[in-house]
Amino acid sequence: MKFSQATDYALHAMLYLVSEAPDKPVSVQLLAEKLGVSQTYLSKMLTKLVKAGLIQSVSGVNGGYRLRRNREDISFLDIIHAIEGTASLFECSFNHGSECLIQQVVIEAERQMEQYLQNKKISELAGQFKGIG
Amino acid sequence: MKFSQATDYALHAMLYLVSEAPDKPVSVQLLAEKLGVSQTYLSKMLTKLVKAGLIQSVSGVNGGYRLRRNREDISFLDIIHAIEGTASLFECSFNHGSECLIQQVVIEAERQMEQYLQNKKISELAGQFKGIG
DNA sequence: GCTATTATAGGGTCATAAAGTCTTTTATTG
DNA sequence: CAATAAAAGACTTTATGACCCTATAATAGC
Repeated sequence: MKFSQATDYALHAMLYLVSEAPDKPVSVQLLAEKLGVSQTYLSKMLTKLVKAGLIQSVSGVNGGYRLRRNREDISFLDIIHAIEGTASLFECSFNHGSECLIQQVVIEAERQMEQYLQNKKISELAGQFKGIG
Repeated sequence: MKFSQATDYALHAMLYLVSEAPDKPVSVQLLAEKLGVSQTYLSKMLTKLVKAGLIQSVSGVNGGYRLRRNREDISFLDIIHAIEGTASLFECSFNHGSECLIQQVVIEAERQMEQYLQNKKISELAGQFKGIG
């Protein structure tokens, strides 16, 4: 089990938006160039971030993507959930009655991780942001 | 990203060993029957648990698997690491200088989860164990 | 020492998901 | 209406998960 590369891209793209361009829309083209990844692939992740309500898209000339929410409100967990989905990391495959004790433990562990990621805002890193390369 | 089903099986197999058979070796055949999974598949996980030093294998007649370590010492994390490996869940794919700030955050989050899983021993559930089915 | 039993190792298969490309459609500005 | 930009969908390729099957090695009991 691993976080997908897509999540990695999305986190870096969001860090760029929060750090460098809080207001003006940034095109996929520019973002993809900054990150060194393909436009078409990156645009899929950006579309997910739009659907999650984290960023806003503006089509047409001078369009692109810009933050929708207050930049202080956007957590790591928001971004990760937008890309990876919100399903639990563990699902017991046996059907022993109602609740699996093992599952309860692992899900609580997962909750610990998510709590940390929810309290950590992407904007906290903006000050130290030195660009991607 | 998800925990593999193999981890699910391994956790349940270990819970069985800790609860029902701390000393006597249990064959894959019996274990697989109890869990309702195939012998050949389950045996791969058990072999991993042996290599991780959690259980001991005894081949030949009346052989099988039994705990190696003190049952109070075996944590959820031990079992998960044995099956999933110990590699980090997140690896930044960009090469910005030495350290990626994003990666540091996610790895710390992962550490939170692992700390919980390390403190949680499988033997804690043994008392409440009512069998698999 | 032979046989039955049991783990170990390795390869093969099938399905699903991740990673990435390409093309078409839709929306917007000037 | 022309240029720009996002959104959507189909497609390929590669990797991983979830299995099965067979052969080999070790051991206990006779």
